[in-house]
Amino acid sequence: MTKYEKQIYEIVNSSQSHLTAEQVFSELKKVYPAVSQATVYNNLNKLYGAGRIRRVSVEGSPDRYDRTVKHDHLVCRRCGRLTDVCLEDLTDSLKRQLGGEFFSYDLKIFYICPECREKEAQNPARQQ
Amino acid sequence: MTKYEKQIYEIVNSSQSHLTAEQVFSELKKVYPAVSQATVYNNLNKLYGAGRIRRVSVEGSPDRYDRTVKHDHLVCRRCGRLTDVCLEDLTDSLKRQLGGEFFSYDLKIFYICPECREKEAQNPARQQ
DNA sequence: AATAAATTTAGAATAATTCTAAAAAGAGAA
DNA sequence: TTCTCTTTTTAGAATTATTCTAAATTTATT
Repeated sequence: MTKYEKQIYEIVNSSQSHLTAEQVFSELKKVYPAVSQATVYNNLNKLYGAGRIRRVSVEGSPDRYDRTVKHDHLVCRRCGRLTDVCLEDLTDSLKRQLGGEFFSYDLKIFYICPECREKEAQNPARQQ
Repeated sequence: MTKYEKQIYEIVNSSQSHLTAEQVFSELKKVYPAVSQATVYNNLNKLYGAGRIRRVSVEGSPDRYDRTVKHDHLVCRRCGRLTDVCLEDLTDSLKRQLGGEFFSYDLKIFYICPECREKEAQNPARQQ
């Protein structure tokens, strides 16, 4: 583990907020101002490949990197914002249904976040 | 609904295989050879916004467009291939846990597909 | 120290998607 | 019809996210 890999792991795992590669990059620059973008991508891929961080893709926005600690995501269909939520674990149920092992699962729930719902209530015309 | 929108809807909804925008484009060109790429993106976004097709994002590969008919996805951690699978419906359970309504949910299960497992068994060195 | 292997770097390249502004197509209303 | 208005399409440029490349640097091994 290089110092960069270690630091990137720290950044992702101590953040509550599923960072984009760009955001990890700017956090890392606070510690190592000369680091390059490619190093961030290299190490995020390495950590993800090793299962030490989670990668979450959201339709229409860059991938995010997240702690591996079990949790699910609410995704706003209007603004795309991600919110953590902790729901009943599905591992056993999925194992039973699939009849075999798997790495992990990713559950996203699409909704309208309170902010966007508020906006739409004020201006119903722009509703989709 | 324009002829393009209608045709794109048909293409996505009659395919079994979560097409990329690129793939939808080449299907559409079979019917309307002069159509442009932007039309495909415009209409996919429109149909998705209206909830008439599903959009599935997979880490590290372009978004895919899919029938809205309820099903879940297995994602191979090695080759990225998507496979449809039909698991127990979570709607009621999620409503209860979240205490409210939502649009839809998306469940992806990460595993190693039979082909990649086979390859790894033959050449264990390259295992990650 | 010398050699080899892995990592980092800057910048170019690629890929997916959106944007732009003009052209074309539809859809009423006169 | 013809005029006007709105929507959609188009080609190509622009943007964004990410990967690739090849040289330089760092780390590990002999």
